Amino acid sequence: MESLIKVVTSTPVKTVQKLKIIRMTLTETLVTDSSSKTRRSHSRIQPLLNGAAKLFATKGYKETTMRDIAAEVGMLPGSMYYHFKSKQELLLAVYTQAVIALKTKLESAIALEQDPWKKLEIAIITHVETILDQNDFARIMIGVIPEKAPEIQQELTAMRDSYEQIFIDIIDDIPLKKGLNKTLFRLMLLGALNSTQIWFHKGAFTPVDIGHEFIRYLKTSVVPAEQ
Amino acid sequence: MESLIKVVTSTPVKTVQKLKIIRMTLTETLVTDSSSKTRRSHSRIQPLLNGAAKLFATKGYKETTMRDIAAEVGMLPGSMYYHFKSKQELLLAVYTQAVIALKTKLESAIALEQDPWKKLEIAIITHVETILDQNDFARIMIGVIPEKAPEIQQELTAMRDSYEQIFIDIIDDIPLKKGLNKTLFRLMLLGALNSTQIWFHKGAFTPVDIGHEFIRYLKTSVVPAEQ
DNA sequence: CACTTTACCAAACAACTGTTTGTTTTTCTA
DNA sequence: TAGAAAAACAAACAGTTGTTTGGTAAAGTG
Repeated sequence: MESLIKVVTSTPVKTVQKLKIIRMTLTETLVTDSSSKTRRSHSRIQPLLNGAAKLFATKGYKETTMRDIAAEVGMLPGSMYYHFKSKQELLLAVYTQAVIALKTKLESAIALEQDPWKKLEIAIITHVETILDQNDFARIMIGVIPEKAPEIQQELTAMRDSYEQIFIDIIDDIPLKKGLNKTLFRLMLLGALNSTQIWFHKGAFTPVDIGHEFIRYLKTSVVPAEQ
Repeated sequence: MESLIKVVTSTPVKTVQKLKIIRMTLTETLVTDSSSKTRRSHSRIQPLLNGAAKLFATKGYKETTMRDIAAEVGMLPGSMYYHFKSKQELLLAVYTQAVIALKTKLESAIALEQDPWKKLEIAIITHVETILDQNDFARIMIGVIPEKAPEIQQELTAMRDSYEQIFIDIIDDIPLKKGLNKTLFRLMLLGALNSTQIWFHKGAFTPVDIGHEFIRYLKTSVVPAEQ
């Protein structure tokens, strides 16, 4: 997971081009990284992304200033513009890395399981665990609303969709009652899962608790047996 | 609903004091509005609240500037400070009005119903309809995250809680399976309902569809009958 | 070793932010 | 109708925002 990301993000090409590459690896298939001369590797791009992720996740995109991020990584504000040409591109890079990491984690978590219901259960728990586990990158994908960055809104939405596609595929394999709308089912489920980030606080429930209960509500009736 | 609000908000007292009164009517019981000399009634406080509500709901709190709101209601930025001493107080007033309106609407919707499940169903549909019906005030209570306005965060959260209390009470009367955690049940439900605001777009489903389906997923099992 | 590239600093810029001030117009009241 | 209160205007302020610019030390390369 980490290594995968590093290969992509630390490519020493211009920022704009670099982001295009990330996008390609995500949406398309592969990229012929011809400029793989492995130059500077101890750059501060990753610390910068980490710092930005932390602040974006905690305070929100708009609420985080470039000066905040610069201070977080021990850098002057202007220096960041050597690596990223704008705040939006920085968000795009962070968001991209987040989606890649989450997809990788989720896919490897469900890979071994065959039973579709078990698969969904594992996916739910993994998802909840990830977004609740103080993982800055995970919190971003849930918390940052693409509309807040109009110029890259499409890219962000497309990436988030590519993550949700995993859930679409899982639910597609589940036998559900006739006439049950699978889209609505998924939207309800993900809405419930993502909202955990708002009300969750350690102590009351664990992510596993939440995952188990949620799936129980859906899989079995919440109504007690008649009479 | 409208009249209730007007009585409170158009009271010609200083803004700070006025907001206190609103808060009292919400959290406490009643207020002895001794200064009810019915002075200025055609003030522009309500248009101001409406404009602010519209922009806060559409663009977000932080993304909306005082100049935006001023332009929306045809006023100069500084003029607003005669009515509200700060942006946060303006949000507080809008949020307060929103909660009052939503609570009133929801309470009167479920008042006639006796059966707890029917009550929940009506509450769900009413809630979804309200937040999807382009109602600016409703969208604010869901979309504006209290943390974004630190100085009034407590007040906002308290008000939202007072709304959710209605759902707590309804669910409390519902007989659910043994060992089923009602808090988690409610959080899941409200999380799912509120997320509709993100993905809903006219055409695919109606609020009533969504309400019916969601309650169906929970009330009955989504798994088809065995064999 | 010269030299090109990389990475950063220091300082500023222009636009925008919420808010304040003093003044003027409008509205209500006696 | 005169005076007081209410409401809005006009203009600015001080701080913050994302970003740009020109310079400079360090690292990689021939």
